[in-house]
Amino acid sequence: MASTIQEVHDEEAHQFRSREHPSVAVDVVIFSLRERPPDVDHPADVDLQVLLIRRGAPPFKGMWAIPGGFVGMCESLDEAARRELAEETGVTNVWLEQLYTFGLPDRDPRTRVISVTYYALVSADRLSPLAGSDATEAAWHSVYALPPLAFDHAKILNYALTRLRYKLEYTAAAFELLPEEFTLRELQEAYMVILDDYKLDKANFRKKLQREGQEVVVPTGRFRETGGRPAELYRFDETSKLEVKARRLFP
Amino acid sequence: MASTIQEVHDEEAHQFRSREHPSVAVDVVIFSLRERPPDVDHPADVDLQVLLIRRGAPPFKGMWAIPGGFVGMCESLDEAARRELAEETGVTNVWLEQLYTFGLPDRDPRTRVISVTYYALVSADRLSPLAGSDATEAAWHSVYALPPLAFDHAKILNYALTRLRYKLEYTAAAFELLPEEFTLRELQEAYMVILDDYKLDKANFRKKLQREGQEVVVPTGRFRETGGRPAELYRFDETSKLEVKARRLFP
DNA sequence: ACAAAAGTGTTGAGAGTACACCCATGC
DNA sequence: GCATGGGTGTACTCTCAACACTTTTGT
Repeated sequence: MASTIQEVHDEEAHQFRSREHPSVAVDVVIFSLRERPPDVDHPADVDLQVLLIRRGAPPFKGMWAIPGGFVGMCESLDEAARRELAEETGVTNVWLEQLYTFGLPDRDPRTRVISVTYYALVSADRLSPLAGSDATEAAWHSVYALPPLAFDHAKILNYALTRLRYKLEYTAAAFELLPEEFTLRELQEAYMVILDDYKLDKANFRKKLQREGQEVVVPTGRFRETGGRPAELYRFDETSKLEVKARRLFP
Repeated sequence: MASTIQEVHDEEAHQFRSREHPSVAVDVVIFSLRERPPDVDHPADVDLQVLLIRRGAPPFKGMWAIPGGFVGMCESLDEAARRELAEETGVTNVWLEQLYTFGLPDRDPRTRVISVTYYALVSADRLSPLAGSDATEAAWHSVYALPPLAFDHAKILNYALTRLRYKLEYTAAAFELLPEEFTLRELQEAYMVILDDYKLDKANFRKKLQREGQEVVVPTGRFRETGGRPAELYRFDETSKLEVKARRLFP
């Protein structure tokens, strides 16, 4: 417990000589708001989904997993995450944030692998018809109907979902999941689907948008045809301060 | 970009054969609320401080750094963080949370070191008079008057401070920094010092404590002598739900 | 009596919520 | 006209913040 300056030096030097290092991987939870398959009964047209990869090799062969890979020696963690994201979806320039680092010694049965996880928000209109390509089995899954997942990926996904929900409550993150232009109903449905809370009041929701950050959304002149009266299209106002004046919650 | 199942397998297998792995370290930002040195002019008696270690070896020899060390092959990240914390302060069973993982390729000039950072909250009454021991130069520094720091530790510390402040706003984290029993003024000063906001209203602060989680603090019968009327001592009510009914901030 | 610090009550502005209502389009 | 969905207005409640006030101790 006690250690002199020299001992600290020795300890560090020893560590640098030692070859026993864990592997470091990045795993990226990729969220998108996609059209809900017609067989599911739900009032909303959209669904919150994640991209999963079916493992072709043991361990957990045949099970679904969050896309990821090892960190190169010369790339930053963010770069590694963006590389993985591009490899799986082809998209770049998306919203990406580090989530948590998982490091239980036995989370990978082969060797010690420490996983730095990220989550990404991709709007559906930027995705190609089917992510990636040919033989790699990648597929979108509703977060409300997930298959069993490999490793500790269920825990990771759960955590990502929790974080996404918090993020939505004090940040303009929802816009990253919507196309450039959207109707206010679409925005509201995004909130309701992600927060799994289907009882937001239309009028109050709109009033908040007007006030909160003063002009969070701005109307384009255009409209979208719907069943009834056409809905005006809005876009997110980048210039809005959006500093969500952190109201203190506690105490 | 395109990859078959076989290629994925090969890529993974290659990674496991390869010996080129980064080192993984944990660094722990240790916060405590300590008596403010008398030479600093500030209305509060307490100060938010962090424990720093003076480096005895290059690189950055002689500069101050956040305490940390390498992760053992058989310990989890949390275990490694608690081990470091115990080595530096002697305390166990403290509040500890993972912060962020820093991984720029050149953040350590020697080799690739990925740092998983944590922050800890330790109440001053649990600390021994001087942390650690003899020759290891460890010292508490006010977060409002920090020396230049080694590596990217200034960035880490900044981030830790930001997170601590957010944590305080929707969580009962402040109690981790106070002794078992405290006066309401001490609690309020803790908030004001940490949030660097010295204008909370006494009456309103107390009213919130009464309501918010319904009984966040409970009075002990005891009192503390102060300059004027004695102040009642309170303690945190562990049983209070404290689920800070997440009021939506946005939109 | 006075200073110092603990502790309380009152009030007005703004935010949140519920709910009812009007408007534009297609058939 | 009527169904469908878009888009307000109103009124009640609760929270928040400011500020003035009362109480209890030591000197």
